[in-house]
Amino acid sequence: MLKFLKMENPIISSSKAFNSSNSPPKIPHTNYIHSLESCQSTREIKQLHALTIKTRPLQTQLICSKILSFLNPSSSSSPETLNYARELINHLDTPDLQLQFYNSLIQALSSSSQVMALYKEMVTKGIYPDTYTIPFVLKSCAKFRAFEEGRQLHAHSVKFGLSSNVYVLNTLMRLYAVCGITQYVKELFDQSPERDLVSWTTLIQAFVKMGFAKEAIRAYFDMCRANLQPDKRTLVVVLSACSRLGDLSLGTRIHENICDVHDVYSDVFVGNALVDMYMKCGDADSARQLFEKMPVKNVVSWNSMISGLVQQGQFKEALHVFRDMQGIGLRPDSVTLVAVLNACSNLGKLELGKWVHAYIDKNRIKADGFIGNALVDMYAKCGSIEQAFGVFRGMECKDVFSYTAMIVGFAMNGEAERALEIFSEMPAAGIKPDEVTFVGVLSACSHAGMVEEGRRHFEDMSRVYNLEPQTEHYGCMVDLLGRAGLISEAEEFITNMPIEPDAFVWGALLGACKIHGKVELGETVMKRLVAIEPERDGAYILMSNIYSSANRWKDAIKLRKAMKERKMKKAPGCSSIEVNGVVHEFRKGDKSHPRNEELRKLLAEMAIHLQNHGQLPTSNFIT
DNA sequence: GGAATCATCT
Repeated sequence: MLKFLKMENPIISSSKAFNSSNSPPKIPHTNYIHSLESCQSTREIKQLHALTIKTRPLQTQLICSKILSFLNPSSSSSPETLNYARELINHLDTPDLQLQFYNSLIQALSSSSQVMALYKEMVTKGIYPDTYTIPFVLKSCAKFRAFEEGRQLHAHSVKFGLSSNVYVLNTLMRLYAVCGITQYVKELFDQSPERDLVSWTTLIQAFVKMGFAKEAIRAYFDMCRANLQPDKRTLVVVLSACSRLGDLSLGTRIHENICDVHDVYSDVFVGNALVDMYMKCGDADSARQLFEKMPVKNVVSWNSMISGLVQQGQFKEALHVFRDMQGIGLRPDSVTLVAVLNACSNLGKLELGKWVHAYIDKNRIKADGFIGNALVDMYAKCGSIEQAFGVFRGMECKDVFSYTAMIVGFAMNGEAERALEIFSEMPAAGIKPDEVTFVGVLSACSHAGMVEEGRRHFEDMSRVYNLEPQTEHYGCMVDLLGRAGLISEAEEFITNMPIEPDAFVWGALLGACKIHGKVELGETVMKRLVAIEPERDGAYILMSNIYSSANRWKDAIKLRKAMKERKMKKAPGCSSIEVNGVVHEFRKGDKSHPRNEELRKLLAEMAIHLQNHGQLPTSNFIT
């Protein structure tokens, strides 16, 4: 109070005089306005309000607009301010004014969770929503995915005759879109008496979100046919549909359309969506050209480049872009770091991975799902399985990705028992395994020769977890049986498959033929494989190895010749290894590396070791 | 009232 009295405020200064004399002060209107404007807090407004309440007719409307400036939607406003605002409503003269103030309050708080309570209070008082109220409240429902409350608002909008308003419809569509109920979005859209660009964009976005990229594209062209010009936001969602489809010609076509619209082209959102589209459609060069020409770039632009390159398998290039990003002093965010960790996993760059880990700790970046899981994966793939396990154990919130990364990590590092132990912890943690988890579990069993255990888990997939085994899982089972020497059982297994066996399944059987020297069966399987994947060399190589193992050199040579005639080249075996923080990458036949011979020996030893543990095929290593 | 980037796989 004392602090407050020190402030220069004409009315409050005069209040001293008022307190000491018997006559109320006369306050000119301009002074009043000035005083109100200079109020810095709810408390000051309340005092001003108290002082003026007896001397002037209520200035509630003015006070109302002032109090709104203290309601900050981004931070939670003080309960004092909000409660005062709610009290003020009772002093407003007409229901119309009351509704207006409720609308302003709701709009100011639209990103907080208090909105629904305010709305209910308003309706309870007999003040009914209009075409502004419903969209504001719905926006808050969408933010909190409050489906049930959204349904109630939907019902209210019908009850109060607001449901044909395009704003109301669009925000309703948006609510159902974020809740993932595309059916409702579509129904609302179809029933709309009026549709604008936002309606179309919301519909397209809903399709994209639920993975119906083709429907999204169809809707986009329908929109164009309805003579509506897309704007930035529409283009961004349409481009993301192209990304999902991986359809380069479609994406390019839409890009060409954008070129017609000038101001859209320089938009950073559109630019980022284009970079992402070219990357996901496999055209890294166009993505890079676009990226370099972008007049404005933000962290998302860089992330799109880096993670795009990672998805393309261009890990080194991804790390170069990351270095450039650091060069211009742009701070990486968690998306950047996930992509960088992913590149580290694939290149075996343990040192950089550790650096990222330290960076995360130092900058107190929340080790949320993505980051934690990427760290587990990075350590596991770089062979630091105990570090991976440490991160995993330290994670507060583990999801199915965390468990799967750890299971696959243990399996890869030859620790089948520990992989299965982690798997057995999942039910207690309330995490349901998914299809990929079972790939990890089955491959752990396969590499450890745990036939019965593997069989049991395979059966549990559908029996306990209601997951339909896919070709990957059949492939794992064939691998499991084949490695254990149960070749005819593996064959029978394939015969009884309810789905069409693919290259992985046949490949697993061919691998078993190699281990157990089954030449004739190998020949049959190879034909199957070649029929499925004529352009791939894997089957030929495996088969020629089978011939060589059986000392049938002539056949082996014949096969290699056939490969040459078909202009097939053996994909160069590529491997990388980190020694003293330096990553050495090798290709078969590469003599350029100064320390090649030394490392070649090391790799050969590793290859033998890993092969003995059944973990890696020879073709991954230089022999 | 509507927009972009990130994770587990034989």
